[in-house]
Amino acid sequence: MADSMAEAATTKPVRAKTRIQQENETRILSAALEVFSEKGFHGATLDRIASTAEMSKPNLLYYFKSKEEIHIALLTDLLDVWLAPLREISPDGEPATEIGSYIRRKLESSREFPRESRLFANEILAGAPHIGSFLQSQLKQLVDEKAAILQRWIDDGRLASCDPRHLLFAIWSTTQHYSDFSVQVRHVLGLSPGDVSYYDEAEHMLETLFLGRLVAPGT
Amino acid sequence: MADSMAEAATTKPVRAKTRIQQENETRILSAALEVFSEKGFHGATLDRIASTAEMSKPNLLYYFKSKEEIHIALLTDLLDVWLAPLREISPDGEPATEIGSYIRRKLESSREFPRESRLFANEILAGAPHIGSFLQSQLKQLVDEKAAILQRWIDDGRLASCDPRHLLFAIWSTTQHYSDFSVQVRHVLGLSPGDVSYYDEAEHMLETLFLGRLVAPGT
DNA sequence: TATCATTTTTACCGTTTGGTCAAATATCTT
DNA sequence: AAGATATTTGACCAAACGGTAAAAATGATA
Repeated sequence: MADSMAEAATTKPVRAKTRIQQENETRILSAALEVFSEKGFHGATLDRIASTAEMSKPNLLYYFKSKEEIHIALLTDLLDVWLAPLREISPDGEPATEIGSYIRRKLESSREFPRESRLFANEILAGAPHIGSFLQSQLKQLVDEKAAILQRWIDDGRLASCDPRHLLFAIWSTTQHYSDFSVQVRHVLGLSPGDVSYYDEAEHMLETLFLGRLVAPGT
Repeated sequence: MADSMAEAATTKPVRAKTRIQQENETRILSAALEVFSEKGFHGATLDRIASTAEMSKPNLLYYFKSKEEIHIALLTDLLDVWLAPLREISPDGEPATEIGSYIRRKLESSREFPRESRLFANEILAGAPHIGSFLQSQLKQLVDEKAAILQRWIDDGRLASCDPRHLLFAIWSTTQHYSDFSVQVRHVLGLSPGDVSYYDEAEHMLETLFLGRLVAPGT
């Protein structure tokens, strides 16, 4: 209703954010990311998030109206990070180059933002209650667009015949596995809790898998 | 201490299980699997599990002492299912055949037991608090054994040079993706909530990926 | 420094949740 | 049928949880 101006001056005050406000909001979001990614939405408590942010619970709720609002804020921020590597795929590059660097970007994202990746994984596992509509609209649209590029490469005989969307699924799952299932990876490899030295091996494996020939022709 | 006979008659009564006991325990475990796999450990409530099992909460707690005990019972049952496909890999078969059927078994397991797969995924994401020791011992041991077989194939030039354990990771992640992230898969493909018709495409994709050559040699 | 808005804290509330207890009921055995 | 055992239930509890209200403290501003 009313006017759709960006600054509806009279109806909504919308004061500019204070220095303290900005500091505390980032502190809260950082703490919440830590706790949510480790415990999941239901396993996380406001008390835990507050103490991680070194803040009282009512004070935390002064900045975010509810637990769910924090969660949604985190997921919203996350989506851009998640999509970024995919956006960069260009129709003008060589298939092997483009796919190779996409895998490297995705893997790097997995290494650099493991908490974000786990937050995302938790959300999807729970049935995507908060970002379901995003998956249906934005993600689907971008995937359709990029899948069309891959399909063109297939039609031109520059890429093996396969369903491009399932190729993307394979890249997502293999790269995210190293952050989402890092505990399993470490246990199987016999590494210490904090050790992430397996990423180099992972990169080599995924390049061999996606760009090379895995099974020798003679067999 | 004492004797290590299977039936320590005097010390522990350990009555044989009643018909009702067996029926109710399976009803409870089935209901708990449904709820845990959908909501995660913390998101699941005993009331919900009880009502799914069509049983009062105190009655449910008559068969299992705590929520955690139910969860552990489920995970314990799950482990055999999870390991089964891997056990079958034989050193005597052809690499392509063995890997191909392993993928098919894993994918079939993903399709047939999506709830078990999600339960497992939730547990790992949460840091494997209940089955960490299993991962370190049993799983690691089996992986080491099977990785040695793959390594022999590599040494014999029948399989491309790669880290066998990471090859297994890739198979696990890609196959489980279709159950654990089924919501995302469906949204991207534009399918209805219950639709699992993508499994055939998935199988084709994974065979191409793991057994074929993805990127055409000319590029 | 006086004023006002922002920020923080203390104390508290209603609900949900995992779990208990004792009594009631059903089932099995003899 | 009687007695013993196994099962089920309703009432209840303490703790944890998400969230609120209002006063106190702090910071900005003139």
